[in-house]
Amino acid sequence: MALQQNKNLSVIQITLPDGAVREFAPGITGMGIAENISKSLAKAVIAIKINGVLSDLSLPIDHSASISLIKREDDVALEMIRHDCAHVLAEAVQKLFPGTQVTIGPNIENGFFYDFARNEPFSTDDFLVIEQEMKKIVERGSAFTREVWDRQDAITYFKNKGENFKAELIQDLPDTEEIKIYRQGDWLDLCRGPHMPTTKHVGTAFKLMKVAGAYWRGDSNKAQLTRIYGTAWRTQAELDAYLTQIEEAEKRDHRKLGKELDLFHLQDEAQGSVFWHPKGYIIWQALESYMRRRLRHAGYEEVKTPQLMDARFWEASGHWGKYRENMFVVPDVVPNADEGGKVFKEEPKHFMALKPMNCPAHVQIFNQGIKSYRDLPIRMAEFGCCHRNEAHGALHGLMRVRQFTQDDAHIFCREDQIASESLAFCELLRVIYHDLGFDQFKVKLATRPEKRVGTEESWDYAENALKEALEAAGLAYDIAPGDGAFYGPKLEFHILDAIGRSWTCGTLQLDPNLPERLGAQYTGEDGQKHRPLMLHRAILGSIERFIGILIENYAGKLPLWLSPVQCVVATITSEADAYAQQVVEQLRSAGIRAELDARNEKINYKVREHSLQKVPYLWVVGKREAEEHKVAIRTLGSEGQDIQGVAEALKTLTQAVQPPY
RNA sequence: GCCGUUGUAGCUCAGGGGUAGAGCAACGCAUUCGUAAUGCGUGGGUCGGAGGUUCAAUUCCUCUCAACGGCACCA
Repeated sequence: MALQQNKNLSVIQITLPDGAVREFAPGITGMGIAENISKSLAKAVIAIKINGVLSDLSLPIDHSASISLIKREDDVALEMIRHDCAHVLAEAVQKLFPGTQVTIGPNIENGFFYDFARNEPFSTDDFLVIEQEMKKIVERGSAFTREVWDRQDAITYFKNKGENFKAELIQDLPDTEEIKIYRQGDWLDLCRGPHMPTTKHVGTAFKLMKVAGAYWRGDSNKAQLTRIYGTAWRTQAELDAYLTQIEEAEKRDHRKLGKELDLFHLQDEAQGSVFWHPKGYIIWQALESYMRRRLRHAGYEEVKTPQLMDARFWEASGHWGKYRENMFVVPDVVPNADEGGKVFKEEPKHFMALKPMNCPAHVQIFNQGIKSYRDLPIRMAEFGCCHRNEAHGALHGLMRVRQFTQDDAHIFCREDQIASESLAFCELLRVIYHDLGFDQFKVKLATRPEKRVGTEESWDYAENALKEALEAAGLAYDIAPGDGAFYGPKLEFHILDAIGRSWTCGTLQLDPNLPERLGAQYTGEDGQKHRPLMLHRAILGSIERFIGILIENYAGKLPLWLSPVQCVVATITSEADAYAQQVVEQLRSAGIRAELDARNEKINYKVREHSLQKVPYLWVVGKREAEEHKVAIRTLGSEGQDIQGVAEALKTLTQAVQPPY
């Protein structure tokens, strides 16, 4: 066999995607194959997949292989355009701003970024000139040529050039990795490749989007770099479509809609804490009542615990040591009453803190009295208002705030109950997410981190329990290795916002540690004292965040049961005022959130305004309706009208406003 | 917290060294109208805050606060 292959070395067989086999001399390149097939293909091709691996067209092929030639319209081409565009960006920046060091420039969703090290950070004002330079480089059409360098030579080369970050990258590459360098004209960069044939292939449908600070290797203790984000597409039409799509997404922004629909506001004096307006708070209450019904049915008991607790308490829970920088700490002294004087006459010695979490307080309730194994599991729920001293730069509308309310609960249970409790939780979560319109969410299983407590066996058991729960509940998941809490693994349930950012909403965390620290125990069947385990769990996560997500996902057009105003009765003439008033009263008596619009305005004006306010139903009444005891129903999102008798319409609407549970 | 951008009327935004302007909203008057903006009129701003340069600062400079986009951190 080996002998025969050797004999045939002068010919290799290339299998094309359609199954056709062509023979070539070893060393043939992707471009050579393309040229052999047709001239037009050679013109269009930008890369090759050899046995499924994306490679440069210039790479010689020494063995028989299945190949496919990649053209600009293939999906993978977009990845290459973006990656090559990042190289073009880097060259442009180094040319325009000598002394700038390059670091890394990976692709991301819809584009790419490149991190640069430069004493003076870039500004968006620099974009125009950089983009112009990039266009020149594209126009120049330099071939991307691939070279393999000796590791030490490469390190020396980059160090001599003052490219310390690149040198560090090369140094850290695994020994098995070849050091590949790609040239484009006079400029070169360390790169895994592959690349398209020339810079011209990048095209001109690219745009620099924003600058941001970023840290070298994602570590805030390391050097501050400047990151330039860009996007690149096959055609100008695709780029335009993408930019339009971003604009459309911005219209769904909950901060914008929150203002337009008069739901809530934020202001400087209480940054990170929400002022809920009447309409916004209706959403909150509807959501909370719904959750309360769900939780009660699922065997939870609701509690309420203190906001402010002594530092001693937080020392015992471990928060004082591990979490203090995220807490709001309050001196436990009577402040000085002298106007204009010091806030405190003496340096405060005793402190209290606003709770950042509900768990330690729940353990206190558990600890009252004696618990038997028969009492377990205990599912203790609280719509707990927590404060966390978040970094200023982290705050973001309703999504990331300093005061938030969790639909929190802690399940105290025995180890043998973890699996069934986790499964029940996953099922409850899925049902609730479905009710709220989220059939698409991502689940992550965060496994044991490097710094952790507990035995390997207990981690094995806990991770498996969570995994089995997910599988039994039929939930697909990704593993986030090492992302678990130090005390136990966790599940994270993520939902995307309008701009595609992923937010953790639900969570399930296994914690054998806190019961230990706070001395929770129960009497077992054997008459001995045992430690319960604790499951920390939330479904919405934070009510603030979840409402933000709801607003964005529905673009403000909330389901009827969550709509702040469910029906507006609008008059056409003042002759219908008395009748309209009557109709509104009937709606309100039926428990429907209804308002009267009897303003002296044209019906067009009212229709427009209530449509923009996303009111689900508009009941229009004029002289005719008043005489016939009817209403003309206009449904949000449709243009027609449906004329019905009041009694009938009322009956239908009363049913429609019912919450899903 | 770090980097960049922004901050002008209730909202959306224009302007710019000689103390401000539009549309919408508000208010008043007229209009009573049939499914996405009726007309006319009136009022409204220490131009985010503090300091500096200048004869003069909302405009230029410095500092500061906040928001926005990322990074880091996290529900």
